[in-house]
Amino acid sequence: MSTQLDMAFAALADPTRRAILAMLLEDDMAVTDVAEPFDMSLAAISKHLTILTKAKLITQEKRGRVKWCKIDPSALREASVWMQGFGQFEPVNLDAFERFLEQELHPDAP
Amino acid sequence: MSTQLDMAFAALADPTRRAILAMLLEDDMAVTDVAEPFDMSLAAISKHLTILTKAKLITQEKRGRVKWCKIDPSALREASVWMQGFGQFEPVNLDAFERFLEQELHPDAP
DNA sequence: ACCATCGTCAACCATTTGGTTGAATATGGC
DNA sequence: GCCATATTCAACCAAATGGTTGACGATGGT
Repeated sequence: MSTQLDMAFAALADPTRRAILAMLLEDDMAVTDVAEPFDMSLAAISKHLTILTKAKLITQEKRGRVKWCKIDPSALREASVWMQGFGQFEPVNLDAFERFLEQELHPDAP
Repeated sequence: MSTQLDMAFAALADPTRRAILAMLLEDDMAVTDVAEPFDMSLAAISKHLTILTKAKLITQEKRGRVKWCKIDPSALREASVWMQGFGQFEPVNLDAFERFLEQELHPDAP
């Protein structure tokens, strides 16, 4: 039972996957094009993209024979909300964070 | 060669470690007290705390025979800066993020 | 119809991860 | 000095991770 947050942070822990996200931030890309700059097999990149997709950090849509990858900020938003409670940078979204923290501490509460 | 960012995200990927951080957010704690609510050996918690320490998410200071654990937001700040570039929540610290992204894309540039 | 291209699947491998247990090492109290 | 408490160490284990290779299914171009 791995939560969305587990998957998001685990996905972000790998430098290859962060680099992929950085590339996709500039533009949507096909799998082959994502793989091109890396010194790694296409299959390996395909696995990384699957991990990013399951973590909801990207979405993939097949059009014709090419599969387009694009950033999906939904899980990142969740993770960022979780983090911002610790940082004391800017007190943004603190209400959402507190609800989230409360749920993490007491998962059985309503 | 694992970067600080790798370690921070990897540390955050584990729900036990996130729960520990949430506990430490309320107050500094000794290792034994951190371990108490978990259904897990003390040695396991000790390992988790080592991981959090190496990731610079907490600091540990031994006073007498008890080792006190406290939140250290430094690595979280770095990770949060990295993330905020993707989320488009609030445009905070975007300059820092762009420098960071640039370095991740082109590590050899000055 | 054929062939090249796009991407995944399956099997395998080495390493890391998250946990266990039991012994070992401080340190503090009496 | 002795005992309890606090924490880590070491050896081990199962499962997950990140990579490889080669075969395979789909799709598009000619």
